[in-house]
Amino acid sequence: MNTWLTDEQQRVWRSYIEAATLLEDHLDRQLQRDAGMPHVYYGLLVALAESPGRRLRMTELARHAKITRSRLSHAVARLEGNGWVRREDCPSDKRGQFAVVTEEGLEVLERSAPGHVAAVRQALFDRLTPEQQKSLGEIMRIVAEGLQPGEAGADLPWLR
Amino acid sequence: MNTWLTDEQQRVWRSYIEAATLLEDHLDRQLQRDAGMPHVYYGLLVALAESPGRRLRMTELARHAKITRSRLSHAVARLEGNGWVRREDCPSDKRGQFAVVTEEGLEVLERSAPGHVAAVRQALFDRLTPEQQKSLGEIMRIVAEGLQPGEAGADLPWLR
DNA sequence: CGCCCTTTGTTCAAACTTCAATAAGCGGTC
DNA sequence: GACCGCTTATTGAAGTTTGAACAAAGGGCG
Repeated sequence: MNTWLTDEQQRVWRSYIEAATLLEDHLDRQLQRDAGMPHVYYGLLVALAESPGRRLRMTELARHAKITRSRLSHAVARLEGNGWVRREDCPSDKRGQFAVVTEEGLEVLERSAPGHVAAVRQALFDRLTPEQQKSLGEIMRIVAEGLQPGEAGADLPWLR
Repeated sequence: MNTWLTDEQQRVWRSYIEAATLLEDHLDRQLQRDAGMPHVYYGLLVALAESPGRRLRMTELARHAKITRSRLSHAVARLEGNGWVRREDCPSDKRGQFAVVTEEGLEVLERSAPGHVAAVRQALFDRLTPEQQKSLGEIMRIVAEGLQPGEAGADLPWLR
């Protein structure tokens, strides 16, 4: 288990960092301009809109978006202030809260989705061959799976 | 020019977001814990350490790290407070400032580099085949190039 | 030189994220 | 039913990022 990276791996890593940084910044600005919120917040609305009842428990939404519950609390507070999300108590668990996209929230989504998708296409998919797109999908699936919380010792299963 | 993504593209995009989010969070925590700074700050020290004279003009450093000058100003102020970076006036341009890694900064880097590299390997390279690594490099190079500032109309060159 | 436009780097306030601490409810066990 | 440990969600303070506004210096051109 070497402690260093090969030259080629270093180049790959640098490219990764650069692209990821530029892409996230690009989308943040695009959405801030056209939808009035950062990319993560937009993702929250999308997740809610796609869910049955247009609602999700806070913890589930956080898991879905890969963010902490704390961050989500703040984010939902902000979105609630915009009137794009509303909180509802969970009847079966008095600790629980649902986040629900409002009608207004859905409208914002509908208005801004085409522009956002266009930005994603233009920055990413339009520049890649179908093979590259497929490859990227596989790679990122693997990476995401490996970092899923609760997988801490996934590569040392004999210690569990 | 369709306005939507195919189902497969949507899956790729979701995987990308998840992996990128989890990876950045993972490295931020790893470095915050082991080096006392977020990933971006660490990248700044690395960039300086690799530069001739261990120094870079602010604007160059910002360009290198793909962040705004404003963000860099704050970051360098913080690193300066840690004693890891020092500012120096540019003799040939009185507006200019150099950021210089200090000896202390280099020590922090040396101490934390192995752990950081290990984290990157474990999260990314160890999980990918050589072909996937190569593919990822190509893909991210393309994406980064497409988003480089000053490329706004790069896909509409006839308008420039 | 004097003018104007650009570049450089910083600053401020507002927004966002993190982390640790907290309150409150769940659920099993004695 | 009282206790204990775990989960849920929020809070507050500290740290970081953003975007606009700014001062100061460069550099060309009349």
